[in-house]
Amino acid sequence: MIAKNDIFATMLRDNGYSLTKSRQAVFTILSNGNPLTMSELVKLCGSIDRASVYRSVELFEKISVAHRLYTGWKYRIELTENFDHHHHHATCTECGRNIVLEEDPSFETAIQKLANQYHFSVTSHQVELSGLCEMCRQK
Amino acid sequence: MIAKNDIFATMLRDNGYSLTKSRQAVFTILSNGNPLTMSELVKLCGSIDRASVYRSVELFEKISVAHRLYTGWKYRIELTENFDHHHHHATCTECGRNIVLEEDPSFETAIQKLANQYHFSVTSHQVELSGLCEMCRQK
DNA sequence: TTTTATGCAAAGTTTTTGCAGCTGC
DNA sequence: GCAGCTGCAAAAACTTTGCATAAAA
Repeated sequence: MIAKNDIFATMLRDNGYSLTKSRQAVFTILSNGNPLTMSELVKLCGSIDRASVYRSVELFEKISVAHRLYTGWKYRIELTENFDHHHHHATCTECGRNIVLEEDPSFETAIQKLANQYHFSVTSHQVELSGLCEMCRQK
Repeated sequence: MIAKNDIFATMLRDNGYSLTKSRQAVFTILSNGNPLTMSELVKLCGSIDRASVYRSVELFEKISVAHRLYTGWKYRIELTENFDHHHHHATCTECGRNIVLEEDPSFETAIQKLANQYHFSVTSHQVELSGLCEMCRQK
């Protein structure tokens, strides 16, 4: 917990940005929970102005503190793998459940291999599955 | 070309929807080109009302004629693999170029394998890479 | 002190909705 | 002819911007 905050502070400093109250608040909210939509995040930020929340998220994306996640309809914001294990998501179309797929080295290798075929140098990637979760399959 | 339209018509009918002028137009525009953002699509649709374009796309997603693609900042609409080879995308963060990654059986297998580990039954998936394309790497 | 970030307020975009009238089957 | 669509117009939701003030370094 404390460690995450230190990483965050360092990432800001290293990129020449200051650690302010609102950035800290947005980060804290993101760090204790699931990926959030912008409106959820704005709501949770309480008295912090919408514009500041947007600006913080924009900055977080630029310096790789957070990224957008497109699972389902609206996008959601989630901290990057600098703060959590790298993973992907599977969304159940039946019950809406969101399953975290932990990193699998052989899968990550497959992605690199695919990119190499196109001489593309991958800096980040997103994989989103949709289908039926174990419980819903049994119905 | 004609075949695609037939598939489209059938998909509408099978789901109990009628083949109207505006749905046909939206489909035609999507079928001859790259994935489009909503505003591009609305513009290309000319005299068709924005609301109808949105409604068509919503319907297309429901009956799997088209799907949203999250490559880069805004989402784009693209016909599903019912009309085109299954593929993925890589977006260059430098020049914005969008590279189509043709289906690779071993990669698709890797996805299935990953899903199986979670007893998840995949009906569709999206993979989006971002990084540098061949040209931009050389700069 | 000087630079950088915030809040506020306003404008710009994007998306959704209700409803009267038109169309496809 | 009737159910289902569309266009229109308006509202709601989401996102961005300019600028004066406040907070960080």
